[in-house]
Amino acid sequence: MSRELGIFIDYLRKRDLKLTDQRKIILDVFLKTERHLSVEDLYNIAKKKDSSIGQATVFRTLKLLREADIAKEVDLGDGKTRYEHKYGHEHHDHLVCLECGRFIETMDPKIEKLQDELCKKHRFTPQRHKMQIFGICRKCR
Amino acid sequence: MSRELGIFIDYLRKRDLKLTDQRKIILDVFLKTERHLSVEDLYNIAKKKDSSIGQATVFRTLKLLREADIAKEVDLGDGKTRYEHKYGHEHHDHLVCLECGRFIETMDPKIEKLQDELCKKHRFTPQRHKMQIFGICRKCR
DNA sequence: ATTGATGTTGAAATTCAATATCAATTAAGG
DNA sequence: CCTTAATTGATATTGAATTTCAACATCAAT
Repeated sequence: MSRELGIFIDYLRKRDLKLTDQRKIILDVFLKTERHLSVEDLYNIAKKKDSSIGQATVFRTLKLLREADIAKEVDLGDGKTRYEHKYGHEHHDHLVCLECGRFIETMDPKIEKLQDELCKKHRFTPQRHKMQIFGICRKCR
Repeated sequence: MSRELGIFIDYLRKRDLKLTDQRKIILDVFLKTERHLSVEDLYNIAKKKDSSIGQATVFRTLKLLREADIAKEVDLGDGKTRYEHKYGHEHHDHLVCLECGRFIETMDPKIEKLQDELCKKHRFTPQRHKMQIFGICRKCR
């Protein structure tokens, strides 16, 4: 059993929710795919394992995974929300290529520190942040 | 005539587009409002000046204002796109309060510099970036 | 095994922002 | 003016995300 499944079970139990087959399949597909999946992507893959799974369930389950801190919403500027693994992954930001759509995950502790200071200066209590730099990646130049 | 209107006229002429009454009204309303307006907000205000203006025109005009570098898209996390003044305004980031929805505009040149260095490290050519910190503002604590 | 309370599901309907369509209108240069 | 191409508003449409709802599953207490 993956660590994430354990977390999910704990989360569900705490909220008196149930671990269903569908939820297990969706979590499984999510964890096995390293790409940043949209709900539609995930739905299509999950359907192959169990053709009866509906989109709504995928939406609902991703919401739960988000609340359980297993998944994280990513907005890469195209209309649809994508999800990435959160558990066991450090916080990071994205450099998004406007040409090919690929992105680089990156993190600079110095920036993070300055962000904290910036918040302190404004007496603002930060909870989370989003930083994306859009441009052209090395390969596309 | 505002500086922005001049820029808009130049932009339109360059693209063989026309300066219509509707476009003038929408630009005017946009410039006179310091809040970060959604299309719907702007539509409601503009309708008071000319009740025949349609939503589609507001959408279309904002797209033009964006292309003319007069307006800038802002995504504050609620579903809808908002717009802020761009011409004559320095680049800045947002601290968004999750409680009251208000935001602080802020900028730290040290962060900007580190962002550039980060890009250089990845041989990434930045074009624009988005940085938002979500949390609780001073007043809401 | 049965019950009942409660959570879950998929299909379909709905919401909501954003975009596309189209016939009628209008700006702008000649 | 007059022509031409852009523009308009009403309306339909898209597409992601959410809600609805009746049928179904789960599970602890019988």
